[in-house]
Amino acid sequence: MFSKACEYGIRAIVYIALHSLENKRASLKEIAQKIDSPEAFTAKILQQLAKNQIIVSVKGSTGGFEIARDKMDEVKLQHIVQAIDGDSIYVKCGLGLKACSEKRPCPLHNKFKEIREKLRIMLETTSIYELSVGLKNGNTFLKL
Amino acid sequence: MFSKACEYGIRAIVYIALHSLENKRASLKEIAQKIDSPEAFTAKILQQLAKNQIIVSVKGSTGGFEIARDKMDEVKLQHIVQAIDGDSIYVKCGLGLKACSEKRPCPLHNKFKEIREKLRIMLETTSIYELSVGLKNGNTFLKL
DNA sequence: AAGATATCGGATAAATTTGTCCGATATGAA
DNA sequence: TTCATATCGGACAAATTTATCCGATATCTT
Repeated sequence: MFSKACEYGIRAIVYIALHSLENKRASLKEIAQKIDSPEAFTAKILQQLAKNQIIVSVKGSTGGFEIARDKMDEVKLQHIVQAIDGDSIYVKCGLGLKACSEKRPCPLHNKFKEIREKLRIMLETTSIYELSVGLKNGNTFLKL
Repeated sequence: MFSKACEYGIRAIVYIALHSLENKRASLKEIAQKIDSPEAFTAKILQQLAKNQIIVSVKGSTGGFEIARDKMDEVKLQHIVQAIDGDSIYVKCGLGLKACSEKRPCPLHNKFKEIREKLRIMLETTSIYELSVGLKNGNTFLKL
């Protein structure tokens, strides 16, 4: 579904948001440990998210990553996926045909339509805040 | 969504089915040309589908690939995806967490549930016959 | 029987994704 | 100012996916 990079990215940002809710920064090392991801690889992904102004990175000895409270509402899953994987998930034809369109649909086009629409809406409406609150309340989990 | 291999596989089998409906075999070369896929790579995928008894391969000078009429009803998209990509699509956690489950859901688990269920049902109920008939009637297209 | 034309299957190569290493840079604290 | 501790960013390496090549094998036609 998502690439590994995107999986790590989402896991990381939810973890970061959880900490930002308590006005704490999360360091790369801590993030990678807690979400069980390769540290250096995660660093690249976080850089990408920082460049896209989805999170803020702070250098120096008390540095780390954070996300502002209002950004948590603003930023939807879609933005993260877009920043890392691009928009291929719900734009590309299910069979990989460039010419596939509403007018000249591939054999799977109409079968997929409803599913991809649901996916699109979900990604566009789910905020980081919503995800991090679920985690905070113990309703959801990031690791075993 | 699907791997390239799976995309080619689905495109190929629909093309094969279309020909089998007219009691004609489709050769590898013809298939690759018509569905616009790399020939040798497509050969591997078709071998895999043949080993899974989803299609029949016939060697020799009038050989090629075919699928029996009753198989077209029997074989669903799910079987093809399973044979090529495994069951990862709707089994794996959206965030790649092994420990994710109904009881300890990841932050995306419930958001994904409905979508994956829709996908699962679609893959389990869509037959090769259905897809090939759409193509035969000119309602759907495999190439530009 | 011989030749033409298929698929088969193993080895290999290219491309992409995933992951690592390390010196450079920035910043807070002693 | 110096030191410890962060991220940054470019080069590099491993793993996986995608794709190619070619000799072996099978089978129809002549």
